[in-house]
Amino acid sequence: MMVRKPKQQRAKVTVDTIIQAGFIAVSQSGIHGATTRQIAEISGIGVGSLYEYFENKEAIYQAMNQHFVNDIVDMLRKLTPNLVRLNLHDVVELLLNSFSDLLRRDGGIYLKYVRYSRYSPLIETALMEFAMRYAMHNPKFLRLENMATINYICITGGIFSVIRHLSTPTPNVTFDQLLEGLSRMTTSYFDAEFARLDHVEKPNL
Amino acid sequence: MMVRKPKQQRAKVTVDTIIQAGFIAVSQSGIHGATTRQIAEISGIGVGSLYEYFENKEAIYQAMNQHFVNDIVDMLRKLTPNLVRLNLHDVVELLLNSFSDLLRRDGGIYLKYVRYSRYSPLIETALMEFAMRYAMHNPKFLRLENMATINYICITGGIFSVIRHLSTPTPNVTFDQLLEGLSRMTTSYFDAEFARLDHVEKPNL
Amino acid sequence: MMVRKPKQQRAKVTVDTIIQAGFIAVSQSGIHGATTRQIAEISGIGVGSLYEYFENKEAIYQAMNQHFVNDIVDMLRKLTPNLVRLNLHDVVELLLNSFSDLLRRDGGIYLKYVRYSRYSPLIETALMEFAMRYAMHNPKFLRLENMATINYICITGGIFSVIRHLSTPTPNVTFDQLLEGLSRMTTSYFDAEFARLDHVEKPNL
Amino acid sequence: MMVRKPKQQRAKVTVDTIIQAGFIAVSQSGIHGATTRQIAEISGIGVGSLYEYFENKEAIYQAMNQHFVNDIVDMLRKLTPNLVRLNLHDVVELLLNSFSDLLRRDGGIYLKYVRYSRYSPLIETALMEFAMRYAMHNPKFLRLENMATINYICITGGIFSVIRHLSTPTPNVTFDQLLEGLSRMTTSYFDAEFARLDHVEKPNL
DNA sequence: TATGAATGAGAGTTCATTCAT
DNA sequence: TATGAATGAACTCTCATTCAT
Repeated sequence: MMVRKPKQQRAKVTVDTIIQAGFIAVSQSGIHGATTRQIAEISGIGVGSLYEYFENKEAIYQAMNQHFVNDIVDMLRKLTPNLVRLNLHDVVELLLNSFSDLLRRDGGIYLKYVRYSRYSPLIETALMEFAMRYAMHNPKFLRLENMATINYICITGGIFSVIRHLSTPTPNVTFDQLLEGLSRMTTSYFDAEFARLDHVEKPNL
Repeated sequence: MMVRKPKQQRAKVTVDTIIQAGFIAVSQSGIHGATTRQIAEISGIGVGSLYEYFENKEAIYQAMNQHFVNDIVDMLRKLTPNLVRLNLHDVVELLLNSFSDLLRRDGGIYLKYVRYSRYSPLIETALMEFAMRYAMHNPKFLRLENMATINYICITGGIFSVIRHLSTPTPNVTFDQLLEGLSRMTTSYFDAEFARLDHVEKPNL
Repeated sequence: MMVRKPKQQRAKVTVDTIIQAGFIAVSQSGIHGATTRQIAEISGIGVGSLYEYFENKEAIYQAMNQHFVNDIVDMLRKLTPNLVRLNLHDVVELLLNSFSDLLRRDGGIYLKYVRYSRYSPLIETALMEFAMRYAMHNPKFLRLENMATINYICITGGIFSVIRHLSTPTPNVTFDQLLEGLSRMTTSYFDAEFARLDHVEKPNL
Repeated sequence: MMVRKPKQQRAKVTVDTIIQAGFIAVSQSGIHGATTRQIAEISGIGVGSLYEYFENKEAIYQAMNQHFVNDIVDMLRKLTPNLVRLNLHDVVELLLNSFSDLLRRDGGIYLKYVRYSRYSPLIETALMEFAMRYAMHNPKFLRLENMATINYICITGGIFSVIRHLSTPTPNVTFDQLLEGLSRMTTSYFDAEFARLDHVEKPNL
């Protein structure tokens, strides 16, 4: 809901500056502690100028969410060519490590933000898309009929475990332990589903 | 916290009414959209009366959280005697079904609320306590050294998957599928860890 | 002002208790920091009961002022027989010492109160009345035609100097110095007026 | 104190307007009857704007007091060169006349205000400084050892008598009578102290 | 285009007063 | 008679939004 399309380069830069400032403000003061004044100050522009680029505060938050989702989707896109060649264990590890890096970059502004953000369906879509690509490179996965459920569980479980872990000041499990655990969980889950498949398909062998 | 101790039955009821109104208000307007006036209105009392029972708005939110956590912990306590006698698959199923029921009761006010609440360490503690009791009834679990990590993953994964599912208007996986999936995930994960344990302990057999 | 005439002894006692509590509350919280709740609490009675004896908060303050003024006037009445026999220097000293004692009794609740109270015309009247009595015992004062002005200055100056001094945490003049000063000021002022009188009456002597 | 430094002329004017409105509000409703809305209304600005210039209501009151004290001190500074050349009688007269003018200007808003203001130590300091300058121009005063006490009495007595007189609707002494009285009181007091000094210094002459 | 002073609705909170018990 | 829970008007203060410059 941009008031004015930022055709010029300068305008585009300003918009990005505001969005970045938004993340910083939210990470400093929480999503409802952050004020437009604060965002303007961090941006280095006047409060009034905020409204040249965004209709209102909510629009800034929407743009922030967009930005966040785009970053995740981009990351996923760039990773995909490598990921499809890896086994499940390494996929989970690389994926969650990358996700963790994303959340912690720039002083962890995304991490603070993510607690307030709604889990976007766009991320869902992107992950599903990736899962399809992976299955196409590793056709045995296509045999699983309950892929949707398995994905749902592994993706949700993986993402929230990582977010919660990074948000906990003194977790009693290390991040490496968590990652190894999630990798094992995923592989064993899939293995079990494959085994069940075999058992069903070839019951009398 | 409480300005006045609700000694009388009447006062106790009023306090509960306010807390309930708090959940309704939050579910209607979000945690920072909810106002003291709104809570008072829903409670059917005057604004001033709110402050007869609570020091400030924050104290209401704290009492709400307390209430929520107590409900979960109570549920867990009551379930424990039955749960310890069940196999892992059924434990997960019963636990998450009960959790789901809790979140959806009273028109799902807990479900709306839970998005804004912080995952309480008291819930964590209660779940860990349960895990210990279960392991004592099923001693083979005591052999697993990485119980902490496994618990972390299964608990976080289970809870957040259920919350997210209940919060999604039109999920593309049914709740029963989710539950069956989480049960399988948990059992297969534990089985894999046991297998790994056997492999390590008896490498040359 | 009183809602109900306190005919019974018990009621009279309660009224006094409330007034005392009022002074304590004001000395603790200032005149607009003091609340009806606070006064009720200090009185040891319920808030509602306050309104059995006083129409509203303002009425309590009025009664307090009345009480304060009465105490001063009573003090003055009791002192008068002795005072009229003393010379001016000792009159000032005894008067202000007694006034100071009154302000400081009961932990100085009157002293805190007096900062907020309005200088009552009743005190004025009482002091004027005393001045008249003194003049009748010491007829030479009757010759002064500008007695009103002199009284005004000496009384105002004396009272406010003492109040201000008692209210100053670390005054750079001792109370005894102040009293001696005020006594001298008064005597010298009167002496000068008498001298002026003589000079006018007997210009050529 | 000030949230924003009034660099621009416009802002400076607004700050002054608010302070003036504060005096008017206090003179209308008393210091705790005056509200931020009232001050804003009198200023002709919005409530929010108040907080652009002052951190809170208390800050406005502090600025008001500052303003008042500054006006008195300025008056005293400007008067000093003339005052030091006058005799005591005329000093008192000019000083108190000027003080009276200050209190009564702008419809007497200072006069109403002064009842609620605390007697500032800055005024004290300024008066003491003046007393020193006067003594240096009139060295005989330096011989008095109890100058502190005498000043205390004459200053307090003078100031409070004038304030009280101006605040009394129908005083039974005219202002001119009061001023003449205070002048005589001061001169006779000082004369008496000088006489005492001579008597002590030259006892056997 | 960019600004930030000005705005005022609305937030949380207080407290003199009432009235059912 | 005595109570204190309940009340709501009114307080101080905030902040998203506007608009004259």
